[in-house]
Amino acid sequence: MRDVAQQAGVSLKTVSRVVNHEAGVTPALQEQVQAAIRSLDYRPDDRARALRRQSTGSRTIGFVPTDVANPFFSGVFRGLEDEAAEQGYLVLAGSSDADPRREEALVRAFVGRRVEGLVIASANPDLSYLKAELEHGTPAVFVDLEPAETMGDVVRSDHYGGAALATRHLLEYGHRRVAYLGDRQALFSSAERRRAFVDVMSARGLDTPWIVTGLTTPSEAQIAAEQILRATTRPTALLAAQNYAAMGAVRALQRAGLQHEIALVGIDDADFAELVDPKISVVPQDPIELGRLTAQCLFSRLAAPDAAPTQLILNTRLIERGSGEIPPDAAGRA
Amino acid sequence: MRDVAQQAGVSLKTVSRVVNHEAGVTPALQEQVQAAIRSLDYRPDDRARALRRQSTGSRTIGFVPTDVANPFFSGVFRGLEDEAAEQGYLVLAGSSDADPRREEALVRAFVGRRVEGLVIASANPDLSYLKAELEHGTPAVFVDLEPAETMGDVVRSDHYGGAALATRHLLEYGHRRVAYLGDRQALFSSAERRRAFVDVMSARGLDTPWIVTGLTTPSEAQIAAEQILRATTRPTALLAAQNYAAMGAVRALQRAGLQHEIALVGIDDADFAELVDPKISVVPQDPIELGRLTAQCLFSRLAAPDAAPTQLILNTRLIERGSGEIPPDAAGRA
DNA sequence: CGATCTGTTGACAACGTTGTCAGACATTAG
DNA sequence: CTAATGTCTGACAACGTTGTCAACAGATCG
Repeated sequence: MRDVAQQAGVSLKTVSRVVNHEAGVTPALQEQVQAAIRSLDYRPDDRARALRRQSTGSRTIGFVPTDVANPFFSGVFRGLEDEAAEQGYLVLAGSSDADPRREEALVRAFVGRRVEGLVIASANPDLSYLKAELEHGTPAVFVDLEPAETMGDVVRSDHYGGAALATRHLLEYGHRRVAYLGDRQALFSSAERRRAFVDVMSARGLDTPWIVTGLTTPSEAQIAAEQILRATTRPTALLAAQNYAAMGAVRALQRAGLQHEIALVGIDDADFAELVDPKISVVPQDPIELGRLTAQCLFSRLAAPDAAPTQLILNTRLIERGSGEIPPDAAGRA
Repeated sequence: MRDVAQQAGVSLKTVSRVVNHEAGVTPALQEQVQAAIRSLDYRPDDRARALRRQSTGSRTIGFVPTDVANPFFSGVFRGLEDEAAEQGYLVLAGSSDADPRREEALVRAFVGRRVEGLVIASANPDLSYLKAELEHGTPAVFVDLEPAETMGDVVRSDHYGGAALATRHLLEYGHRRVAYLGDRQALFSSAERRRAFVDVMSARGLDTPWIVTGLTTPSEAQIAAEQILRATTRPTALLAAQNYAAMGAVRALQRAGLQHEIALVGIDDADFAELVDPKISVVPQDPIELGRLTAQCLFSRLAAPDAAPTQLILNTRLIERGSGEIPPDAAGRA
């Protein structure tokens, strides 16, 4: 900027005025400064700008999912980003891989860069260190998890309700022996879904001998499902609580040739759900919408830092596509 | 920081020394300063730090894909991020939606925040404005596209080779009537693939009456495929040049009941490729690896700003899964 | 004992920008 | 013609941090 001022033969302040379109600069001078800016390829430094102005922050928010490449989180990211772009904000993102140390490192790096807000969608965060950051003045919105103490706003789907819906759907079609395939219990959404499954099953007086959790990849889920299907007494329906679990379940059913005999309901939608035979009935989430709402929530918080914490819980629905409507005696009938 | 210094009863410089673990501070004073830091929840401001130190930049890179939620780009993002994290860098990302104005706005915002490097994976970028940014000192690596003039390093898959491989594969199985479904020609990868298809077909003296491009969603691709399949003279094989095109093709084939009679090869792998019947033969890309290589390329460039531009082109292979090995007379035989 | 060295600490300027305020000049009113 | 008013411009400090250098203390040496 100094160079621009010199080349245009004006003071720093005048350049600043031109850059910020402030009123009160002679058109002649404006043009002179603009010419100097063009000739020197000058780009204002937003960091220095934000440092000086106390009114404007970094216009950046930080996003901490477990994995940006996971379709659910990349959808949330897109929603966040769309909403942020409208406000002139940019999004910094980093994957935690559900590792608390990595998560803390990311949050520290974000706070060091003075993001104006955090969106945490990682595994249950270590609240002790986060608390310090939040009190330091960086607000956070939690996506898809439930901090033990309410330390910020929460936006998530109704995981309990969704899983209960899926379970009841299978029971209504007459199933009594239902297996559950799910991810690590450390994930809030996972724990909620399992809880709902167990609650609904036991409310009907049904046993739950086929519960497998801790499945983090399609292959793990496939192996687990194959093991369940090989047993002499096997379930007549599967509830796959995540999309990776559903992928594994589909592969296992196909390899066993049971895809038309054993019912399957998935939670979270996926590209393949409409392409396989039978099509997979699911309780979908809308990650992009979730991201949009999260961003809106964060911007409200920025506008009113001292408002009471918000909880936004999205309702769920079930899409019948075929796999979830197979009756328990399909094998007998066929 | 001023508050910390005051509370610890030392000068600003001493606090700075403690924060940066510089040698030459009495242990007693160190402890005193650390205590003040803890009690005040002090967090150093990396922006001010980078402003003052000329040696250290913002430790941030900017990523401009068309859509962060697209599985290909979110994979690239993940690869970038992994590599960047090892170097202590963070990634700012924004979707351009293939809109040149949005793309330019993103690049401007990134440069304003003084990212140390750009990764451009958007539709063919407007080189005029980018050139100014690059000359201004922000290096860029282009992923999956080919700037008309070489203005930076390029990392991409061998799209031409991949599509040629896929086309030849179908011809080797005896197909003579092959349809091509692809995305907008404005995308470099898309144009390359189409060019390869036409080249290989005409080298064998074959006509190419079924070429549809500009398909950006699975539904569009499905409609296009259905139209092709309804014609009296129809192709015996489909080449789906993107994963959305493959999704649409699979749906169309399934609805027509032709999935075992008409061959299909996809370019880019997808979750569903191994779950549908028949499984889809593909020429995959490895987006995460692409991202890693891109980041490595960018860091090399940062280390040697004046080195000659690099072109890194990854070889491709074909995975046979069934759909691509259906012979042209499958319908007759059945 | 004074001179020199070593190690610790702080005062000050600077990074690139903007807020504050005062100065220069032209215009208008009395 | 003077005074008051308004318009445009620039000098300076400040944002939070670190590089430079000088000041000071204690230790070592001749």
